[in-house]
Amino acid sequence: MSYKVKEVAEIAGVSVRTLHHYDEIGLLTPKSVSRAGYRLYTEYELGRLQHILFFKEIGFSLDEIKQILDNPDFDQKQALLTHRELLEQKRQRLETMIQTVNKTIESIEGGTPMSHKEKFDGFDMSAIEEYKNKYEAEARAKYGDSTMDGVNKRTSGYSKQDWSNIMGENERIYAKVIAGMDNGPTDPMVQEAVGELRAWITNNFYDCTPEIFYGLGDLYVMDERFTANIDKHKEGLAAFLREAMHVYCDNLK
Amino acid sequence: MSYKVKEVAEIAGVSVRTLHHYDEIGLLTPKSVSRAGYRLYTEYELGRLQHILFFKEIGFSLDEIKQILDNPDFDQKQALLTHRELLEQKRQRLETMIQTVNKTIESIEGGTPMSHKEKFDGFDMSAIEEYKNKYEAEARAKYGDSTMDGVNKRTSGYSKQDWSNIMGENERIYAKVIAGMDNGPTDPMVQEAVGELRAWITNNFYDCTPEIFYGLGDLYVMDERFTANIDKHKEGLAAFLREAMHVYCDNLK
DNA sequence: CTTACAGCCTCACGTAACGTTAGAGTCAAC
DNA sequence: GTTGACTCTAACGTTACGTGAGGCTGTAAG
Repeated sequence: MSYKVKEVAEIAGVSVRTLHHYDEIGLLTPKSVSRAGYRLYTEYELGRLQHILFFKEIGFSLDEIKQILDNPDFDQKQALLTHRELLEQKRQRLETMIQTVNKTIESIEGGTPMSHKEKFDGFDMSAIEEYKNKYEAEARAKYGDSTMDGVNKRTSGYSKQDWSNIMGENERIYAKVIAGMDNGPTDPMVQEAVGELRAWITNNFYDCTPEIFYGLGDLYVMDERFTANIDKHKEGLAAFLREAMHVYCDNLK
Repeated sequence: MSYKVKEVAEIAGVSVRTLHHYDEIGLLTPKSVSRAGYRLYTEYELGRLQHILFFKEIGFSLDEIKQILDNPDFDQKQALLTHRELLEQKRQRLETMIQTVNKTIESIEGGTPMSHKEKFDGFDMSAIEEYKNKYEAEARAKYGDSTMDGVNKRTSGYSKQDWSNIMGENERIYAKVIAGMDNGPTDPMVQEAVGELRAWITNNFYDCTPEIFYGLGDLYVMDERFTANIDKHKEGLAAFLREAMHVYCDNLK
């Protein structure tokens, strides 16, 4: 009893092309070939095909399946254990993806407006938040009401798209500063980057006057939460930024 | 200010080839090209690249990303919803695969095949049942009819395979909580797991609002049948879960 | 000015597992 | 003998780049 491609295909629920492919790569060769060149399979090949499909279903590649089926000595259990870990990792990633998608949907719906922390890996948004919460009153007293005016209003209106842009820009500026760290805080490129940082704040959050900017530099070092956030980019960046920002402000006078 | 390929690549953490590729397919074209043919990017392109990477991370194809980014009118929410379903399906398949691998490993070991029914026998099913029977009326009165709507309908349609998957997932979540028990209920991993627990309920049974979830936490401790079932996994887990669930809900406000 | 050397460019093939024509031969029935 | 179902090989298409090959550009050093 022999079967032709289509019969095998229907029995096993795969396409004819798949059988051709398995033949090509030597994974499942027909028992014989008719004079006309037709592939002829027997029950044995059907059995092997079952095995192939099983391993495929649990995620092995055709190459791996070949290894497993062609080597009776192959350590199937070890392969399965290794493979399970891979699958677990994939699932973890999938779940993270699902969570992120959920959050994004929520933020679009405006239900839970996706906290800043979530928005961009807790980074600089939290810095701004801290600044707002902790020093708002002080700043207001010191520099006038205008300082924090509208920050909330402005930031709350930003879309996810906006945040992504803003944070990308911030990352870029930090990268630029880091690139010049070895040259010290007075380095022209560093100073340029610091200028961009101030412009970035002014453009996106509040009017960052030289006085405020100077104070913000201090804050980066004095408030450990700021320091931690900033130093995530590079060890010592916070302290370095403080110096550079002071130099920058002094040069403005 | 313009950037050449390598600069952009380093800032964004992608390969130069990737940028070439994005250019080829029209996903991210440089702002301009120098006389020598060098690609020159600006901040705008960096921002767009951020967007691209975000969508890529949550599993969209480059083609889909192009659609999304090039059509401001594009229904992002719908795209995300559709996409989430895809992800859910993938996850389901992965879980089935993992279960199958596990069974295969067990059968190789020749040990007791230990059916999943055995493993999870009467566990969370009973919890859900209890919840349903005992608090249905109360919940209905408190949170509106919608709360328990369709639970019966949904659960009755689940196959044995479905239950196995669902319960496997529940086990995983509990294991995650237990892993962080020593760090207290506010531990990030615990909180993450609790979030997954809520998502798990919402996905498989009913829309688990924060209010319901909060109440469910209490239930775990107040109803001895729940407590017994949960503490089977680990002594004191029920009480710990209650705390963690309350913390979780409080943080949502 | 020449030499290096890093960085840029454009092809263009390779990857995984088939899907999909396209052109052509084969087999059983009518 | 003709139709219609089935078979074959060949080869390009798909996804998101990786990986050279071969060659031009820009700049610092000798």
